Parts: sequence; structure tokens; C-alpha cells
Amino acid sequence: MKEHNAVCDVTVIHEDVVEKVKKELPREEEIEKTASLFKILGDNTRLKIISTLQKSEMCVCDIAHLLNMSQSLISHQLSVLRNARLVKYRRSGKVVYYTLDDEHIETIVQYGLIHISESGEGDEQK
Amino acid sequence: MKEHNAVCDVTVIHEDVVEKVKKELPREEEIEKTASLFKILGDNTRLKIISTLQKSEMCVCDIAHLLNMSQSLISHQLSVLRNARLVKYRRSGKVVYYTLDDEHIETIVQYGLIHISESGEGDEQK
DNA sequence: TTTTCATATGAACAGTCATTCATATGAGGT
DNA sequence: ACCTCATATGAATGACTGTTCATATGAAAA
Repeated sequence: MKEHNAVCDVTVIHEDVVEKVKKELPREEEIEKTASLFKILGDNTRLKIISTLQKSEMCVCDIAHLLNMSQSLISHQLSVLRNARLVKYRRSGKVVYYTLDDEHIETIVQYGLIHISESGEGDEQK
Repeated sequence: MKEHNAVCDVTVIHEDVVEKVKKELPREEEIEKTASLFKILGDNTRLKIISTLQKSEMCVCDIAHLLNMSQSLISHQLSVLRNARLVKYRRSGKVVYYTLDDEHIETIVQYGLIHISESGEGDEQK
């Protein structure tokens, strides 16, 4: 991400609409936080982990086995999810159990999956 | 993305749970499509464009002006949104007007924004 | 305390992607 | 036909990020 050099020698065609919409937009900060949430959900591995945890609490090596991925990878991605406060964990001896820590997330992911299944045939083209 | 070299000399601690959950998971293809949807939503510029179009149909240079970004950038990102079938457009003379082409998207984005505002104080740490 | 096992973490690499700059397209007006 | 204006597109690039490999941490068992 870089700084925008305030371009905008752009011709405005509908100043009234622009002004009106400008006032109604979400704050910059909200957009940024929302974007980073979606960014986190926008990865196969992480989505799989979330789907997994949606079904049951589970420990790291179980997730790794279930998804057929390395322990290291799962652990790395879990730390991403942890930092975003999307999962929480519980330690029991040497084993660490993870759970989803956010009701909203389940809803959003569910919506995403539903959207996909309903928009059906429409693949993206190259 | 690379091929996984079928690691999994991983110790499985809870085989029963693993087997059960494995059956309940969404199909690989669904996960992938959902992830790419979230990936597209996981970008500031694109989220801003979507928020903008949520308020009103708008042409490219209006969006560029409104968001204080270059016409080229907006055009590029609109093409991403077009390929994902999230927006549609209508031509009128030299001007091209864009609209959201997906009811679900609005809902999902709305959910994202709500989630953010409700999880309030919790910033992510470095 | 030493060993073992589950998990975490750091560094490095490869691939991806957002942005910019320069230029092309294509419709309207003259 | 030419010029203008709105939009699209290609190439280049810098930044970011998912994955791997190697290693560290830290708890329990010996």
C-alpha cells in the first residue's frame, strides 16, 4: 500500500451525486477494518480452518491431519486468526484446542458459501 | 499457491472427531470460490467502490473523483469487480455507468461493516 | 534434569496483486 | 475526417503474503 498522490484532475460529471454520496460513505477506518476482515477470510487455508472449527473444537495437529497440511502452516494461519481475534484457544497439557471466537464470522462465512452455491453456474472467466 | 506434498506424518489425537468433521466440510470447490469472493472484498479500494455503488449508480470519473483516486486505478478495479460479476454497467454516450449486480454482496458487506462496528475497541495488535 | 511431544516462531522464497504510467479504444461533436 | 473526452488496457514495479524448512518454546513424563 502506498500514499495516493492526490490525483484528481478528473472531470466530474455529476457533482451533486458525488457530494451526496460522499457524505453517506462509511468512515475510512471502518472500511479499512472491514477490508482486513475480508482479507483474512479470503484465503483457502484459513477458510478451511474456520469451516473446521465451525463443526467442532479441535487441536492443531488434528486440523493439520484433517486438512492434509503441515503443522507449521496451520499454526501460522491460526496465529493470523488469533491476531484478528477470530479464534480463541484453550490449553490442556501439551495440546492446544482452538474454537471460533466470533459469532458474526460464522454468519458471514455462511453467507459467502450460500452466495456461491446460489450464483451457481456463473464461473469467472479469464 | 503450490502443491501440497502430502505431509501428514502428524500425530492425530482425536481420530473420531477428525473423521466426523471431514464428512461435514464444504466441498473444496465451494471453499475456493468463497475464498475468492472474500479476496475481492478484502481490498480498501474495491470496498470503497462497492460502498459507493451501494448508494447510487455512478460513472467511472465520478467514482475516481469521489474517492480521490486515479481514473486508471478505478477502471482496473472495476474490471476485477466485473469479472467477478459483482457489478454491471450501462453505456450512455461516452460515459459508462456502473451498478452493483449482486444483492448478496450488499448483505455480506453490510454484515462485515456491522461486525466491525460491534467488535468495537478490539484493534489488532502488531 | 533430561527426553518427548505438541505447538509456535523466524527467516527465506516464490508467487500474487495493487498501483502507476503510458497508451489505446471508441463514441460524440465539429 | 479530425479532435475531444471518458474509459479501458498493457507493462512494469514495489509491496505483500502464503508456504516451507529449520528451530525454539514449554509442558508433561521419565
